[in-house]
Amino acid sequence: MVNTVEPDEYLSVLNPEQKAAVVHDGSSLLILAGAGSGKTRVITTKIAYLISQKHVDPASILAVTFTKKAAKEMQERAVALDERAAKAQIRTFHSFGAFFLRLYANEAGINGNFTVYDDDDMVTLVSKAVPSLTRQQAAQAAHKISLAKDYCFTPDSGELGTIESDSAFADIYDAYEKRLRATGNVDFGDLIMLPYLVLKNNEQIRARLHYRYRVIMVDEYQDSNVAQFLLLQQLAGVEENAGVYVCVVGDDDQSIYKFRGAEVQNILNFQKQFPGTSLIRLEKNYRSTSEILSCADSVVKNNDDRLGKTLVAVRGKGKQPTLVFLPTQDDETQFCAELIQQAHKTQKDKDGNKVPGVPYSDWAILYRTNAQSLGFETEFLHKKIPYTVVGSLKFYEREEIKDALAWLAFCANQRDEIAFRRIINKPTRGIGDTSQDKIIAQVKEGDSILSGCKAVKLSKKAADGVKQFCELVEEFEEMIPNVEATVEAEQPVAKKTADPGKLSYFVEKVVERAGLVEYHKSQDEIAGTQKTANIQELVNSAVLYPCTKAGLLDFLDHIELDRTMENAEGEDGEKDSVTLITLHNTKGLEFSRVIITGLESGIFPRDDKTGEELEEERRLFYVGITRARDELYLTSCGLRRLYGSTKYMSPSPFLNEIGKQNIRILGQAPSSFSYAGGGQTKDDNPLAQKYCKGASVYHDEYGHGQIVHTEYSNDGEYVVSVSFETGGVKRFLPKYQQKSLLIENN
DNA sequence: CCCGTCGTTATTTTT
DNA sequence: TAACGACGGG
Repeated sequence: MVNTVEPDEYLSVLNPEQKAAVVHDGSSLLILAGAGSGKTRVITTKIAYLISQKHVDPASILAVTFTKKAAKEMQERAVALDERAAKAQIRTFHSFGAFFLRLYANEAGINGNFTVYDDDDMVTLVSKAVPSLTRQQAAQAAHKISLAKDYCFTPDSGELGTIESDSAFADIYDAYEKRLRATGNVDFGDLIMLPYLVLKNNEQIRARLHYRYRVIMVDEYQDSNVAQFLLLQQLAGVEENAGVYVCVVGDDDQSIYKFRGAEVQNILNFQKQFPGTSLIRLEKNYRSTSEILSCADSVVKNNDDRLGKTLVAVRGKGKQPTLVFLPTQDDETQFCAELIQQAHKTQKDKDGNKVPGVPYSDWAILYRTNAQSLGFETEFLHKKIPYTVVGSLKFYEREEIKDALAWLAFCANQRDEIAFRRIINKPTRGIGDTSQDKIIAQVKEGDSILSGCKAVKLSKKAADGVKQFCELVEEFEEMIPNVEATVEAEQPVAKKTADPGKLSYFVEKVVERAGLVEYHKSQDEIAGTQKTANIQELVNSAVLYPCTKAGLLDFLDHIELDRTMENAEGEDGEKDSVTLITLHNTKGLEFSRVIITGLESGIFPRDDKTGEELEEERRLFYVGITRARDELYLTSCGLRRLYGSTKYMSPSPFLNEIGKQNIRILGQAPSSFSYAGGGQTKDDNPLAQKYCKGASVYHDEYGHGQIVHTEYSNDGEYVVSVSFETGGVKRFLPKYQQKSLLIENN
């Protein structure tokens, strides 16, 4: 028996809706899967079920996700259910695109050896294609070009105006495309757009693909863009009734990437675009307590543009979420630090038994912008709370890594202008910008840049440098056999990076001989960085690939397409630390305890957000809330340092949307907050609890009185106003006057 | 070529 | 405020 788990067994753990989704057949299927409703389980089970019960050939199943991580997890879980799932194509959209383009490079008008340019490279290429642009204009144009490709708009497309009204843009886009095609490489947008165009224009290839892929599943469909929809449509062969089974899974309430071209309408209109679609809702939430869930629901129901669903908590009621109003952002970081530290201590329950403290790793601090992590980092460092910042500076965009990758990319494709410019003069070989331009100008269409190096006339110094460079390239060339490209190359497992059969051997030689190691080693010594270690990490990761051209391309694909690669010290995944993370980055994650910070108007949501965009911000808030399993805290500050000056902040409008019964409030709510003065307000500040509104006091100078008002001053001090029997109201700072202002017990 | 200084500019970012 | 990029002097 091949199965790792019996179908009866894996089906029996599903609830009725999940099971219905797994066994569904005969038409397209839209699964609306709420947060924490077990959607990955459904997809993976469906894959196993199709293979074992419906006798679908695993290789004819194509499952696409958006992140490498998601693809990996899906693959692993499917294989755990049925090991034949290892033969299924479980990939990211982009890696599928890359795979497709290597097969049909000719039809797409590109080089089969292409590598993928990232956003940075795009900017460089735009400024080379249109030198009159400033760097900033180039960056803007590059961004618009990506966006255009997200909609499959070509430079001559009439609809380009919806992206940019300036007619000059089409020319910039066109110039960029010509320059890009000359390199033989592609950008991220091409990985979707080109396959779409090939399929659309080539009936034969389309038919071949329809024959090959009988089942297509898409995860996180709410985040797909128009180009991805168009590609899916071609693969599914909707128009020609190709009989391909399409199943998409997503949650319209969790669509948070509109700004990057994601189109919620894809999921909202799926039933129209794929006629006869069945709809299954997964509304049982296995993650959060019902208190947290109803809090989330009270927020997201304020959105108009949604299919609508109501999550039901399977777990118990749990603890009510807490909203904390704090005077300043420093109080916010302190509050979080103390909350976490307090919980971390070993505590005693009511019977006096020791209860282990809450591990740091149970906690996540969520914020809207990366910059907000700074305050928490400072405070945590000070209080010695271990933390991990997720996603701020990424491995792949580090200078040294980009350098090494550029060398590798150039070895793979010697028409790669961007890579060439990056490596030719690093370390210095006396070849400046002008010499580089001259070399490029010498290259005839379709030729290697090396031919330009040989044809060009330069000064003695530059010519020597170029010669040196060419020799290096030729040396590397000999090291890497051009074995027939097996696109789906098996990845042999090995440990030794020094094995000449492994790509790591090649990578190590390249970074060494090209002078990169030496170059960055000196940088490390000056700046105390760990660039050399990062390069070593890159070498290590190449051990999984064979030392061939195909292996190199495969490696570059995986690096280029995997932006979530951990940094060098990230090996110890076990480290007990608090997670600091942007709201966007939390998608797909969950934590026992979540603190969503900076809930202030202007920060979250940003104040330029209205209409659809405001709804997206609200969904982002919803995503944040639904990450929490057990406890949820929301913090909002009255005062925040912003762009140099200190600003008064008012609470996020989203806070007013939370049902009163769904939240417990601590701290002094500003008057602009609708619950303010509702009498429900509590404050965890011990002073505020002692000197609360209505308390009778005795002052040694003014006599008996009553506290009629409490507030926090601008600098965060707790202030009480006391009305004395003798008449007159005085204000005090209890912090300094605990001795002279006494609380009277009746 | 490297370093300092000045000025500019502040989202989110699966691939 | 702070961080980063551009530019100019040594």
